[in-house]
Parts: sequence; C-alpha cells; structure tokens
Amino acid sequence: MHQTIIDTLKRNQLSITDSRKKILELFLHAKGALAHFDIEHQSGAEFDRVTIYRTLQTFVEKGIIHTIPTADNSIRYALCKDDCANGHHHDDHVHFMCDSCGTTYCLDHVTVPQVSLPNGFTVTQTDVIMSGKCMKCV
Amino acid sequence: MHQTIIDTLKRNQLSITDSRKKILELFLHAKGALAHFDIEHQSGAEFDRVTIYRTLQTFVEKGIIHTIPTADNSIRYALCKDDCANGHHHDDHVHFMCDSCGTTYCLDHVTVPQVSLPNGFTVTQTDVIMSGKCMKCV
DNA sequence: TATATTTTGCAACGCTGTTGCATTGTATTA
DNA sequence: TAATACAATGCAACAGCGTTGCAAAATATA
Ligand SMILES: [Mn+2]
Ligand SMILES: [Mn+2]
Ligand SMILES: [Zn+2]
Ligand SMILES: [Zn+2]
Repeated sequence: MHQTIIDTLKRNQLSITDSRKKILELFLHAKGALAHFDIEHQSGAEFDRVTIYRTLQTFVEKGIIHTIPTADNSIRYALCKDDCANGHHHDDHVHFMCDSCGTTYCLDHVTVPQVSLPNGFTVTQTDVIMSGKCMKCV
Repeated sequence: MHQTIIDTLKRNQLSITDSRKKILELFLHAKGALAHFDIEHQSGAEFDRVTIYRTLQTFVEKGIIHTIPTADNSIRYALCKDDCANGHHHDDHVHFMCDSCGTTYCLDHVTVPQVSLPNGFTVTQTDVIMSGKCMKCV
C-alpha cells in the first residue's frame, strides 16, 4: 500500500512529500468521495488548509482524482480509474449522494446515458448526480 | 407583464414588495438561469445582498424558481414550470452550461433519462448537467 | 554534501452565505 | 382613511471557502 502511494506519485512526476502521501492514503482508504473538509479533519490538522487545496488541485490536474459536482454545492473528490492521466479525464460514471449520511459514491459500473440535445448545442461533458438513500440508510 | 408578476406573488401568498417584484421581473426577462451575482448587478445595487438571498430562498420554497447544480460550484436559479408549487418541485429536465459564455439553459423539452442503480440505492432525485458550447458560441 | 528547484506555511484578502435585531413597509380591519 | 398587527428589509457582524504572494523549509539532482 505504501509502495502504491509512492509509485503513483512518481508515475505522475510529483515529488514525494508528507502531505501528498497522507492525502493520497486517505483517498485509497476512503469508502466514498472526500471533501476538503473531510481531508482537513482526517489528516489530524497536520497540514495547512492551503497545502490541502494545492494538493487537491495538483491531483486533479494529474488525473489522480476527479471532482464531483453535488446539489449542495460542495466539491467532492474521488480517485480516478487508471485511464485518466495528465488532465485528460475519462470519468463517465454516475454519482450518487446519500441525503441521510452524506456519503458520495462513484458508481463506476453505471455509465452516464447518452442524451441528445437540440441542434446548436455541442456537448463535451455530461454529469449525472443522483440522490436519495444509500444501502446503509434505508 | 407587470400584472403577471403581481399575480404570481399573490398566488403564492407572498406580500408584494419592491425586491420581489424586481427579482421576479429579472427572471421573466432572463434568457438563461441567474446566479445571485447576476441579480445583484442587474438590479442596480438597489437591494441589500441579504434581501436577495432571502428572496431567492422564498421563491425556491414556493416553487417559483428552482436551483441548478453546476460543475463550477455556483448555484444558479431559473423559473419553474407551473406544476411546481409549495416546495414540491417537478423539474425533470436536463441543464446545459456553456463553457464559453457561461449561460445556463433549462432544456425543458429534454427529460432526464431513467438510470437504474445497483440494489440498495433508493433514488429520489436525478440531476443531469451537460456542458460544452451553446448555439451562440460555436 | 552542496546546489537548484519545489513545496509548504503563514498572513492577508475577496467572495459567498447566514444570523440577530432594529427599522421600515405591507396587509388587515375598523 | 387611519390604526394596528405582522412581515420584509437593511445593517452589522460573523463563519467558511478558496486564492495569492512571499519567505522558510523540504525535496530532488548531481
Ligand atoms: Mn466518480
Ligand atoms: Mn431548469
Ligand atoms: Zn447513506
Ligand atoms: Zn455560449
């Protein structure tokens, strides 16, 4: 696991620092997506807010994590699959946010459906966010 | 037009105030969705920020407008169809946000597709946000 | 180990959204 | 229309998110 973390950083030409290792570790252990808030708390106030912001930015640019738009307007982040790299994301799965526990899931096996738009619109991205209750909160 | 505004407010048991009339008017004339920022500027600094926030909240609760989640994490608002009332929204259409001009469209005639989820998830809402270029920005 | 390059922490800032409370405006009834 | 009850507004203050500039610290390179 520790080696996976270092490999991932090296593969993306990132220097190995404490904050990057720790934040990447949090994502690898996380069940759902993480918000900045979660990371700040789960890392035990070890790093500055700004460092966390910058690390998340870097990870998004490198294709290590992707952002998830949510209805409550708070950005969440989750690990990408292997085919995302260097700013070219290919995350075409549906996201689910539980109204009860707030957990945000990447439904990797549910692909976003094709939606045809009126003439004149050119689509480059489609986000599907579903909400309701998850299996733990029935 | 002016009568439409007053009627709408009365129908929703809202008292007739300058800010409500003005903000509702802005929505009726708007081509796309409006953010708080847009309203604050288009109303000519006539009303306090807080009043605008509270008016938007009230309109959402009454089913006059609905919120649109966007990938850039800024809430936008747009008029509801007639069948939304008193906190019961039935907005099941797709939204499109232009990367070029920022305009957010309600595609009222494009309904959100059915997406079946794995067992355990109970869905109450589905949001589809598409982005790319609109007809004005080809 | 010495040097060049990156990353970090801190301070400061602007923006968004919320709350409490006194003042003002609207609706109601006589 | 005027008096009253009630609701909405403006103001001040606050908390949270996200960004930037810069000096100090950590990392990579040789
Ligand atoms: Mn995802
Ligand atoms: Mn809409
Ligand atoms: Zn849940
Ligand atoms: Zn456009």
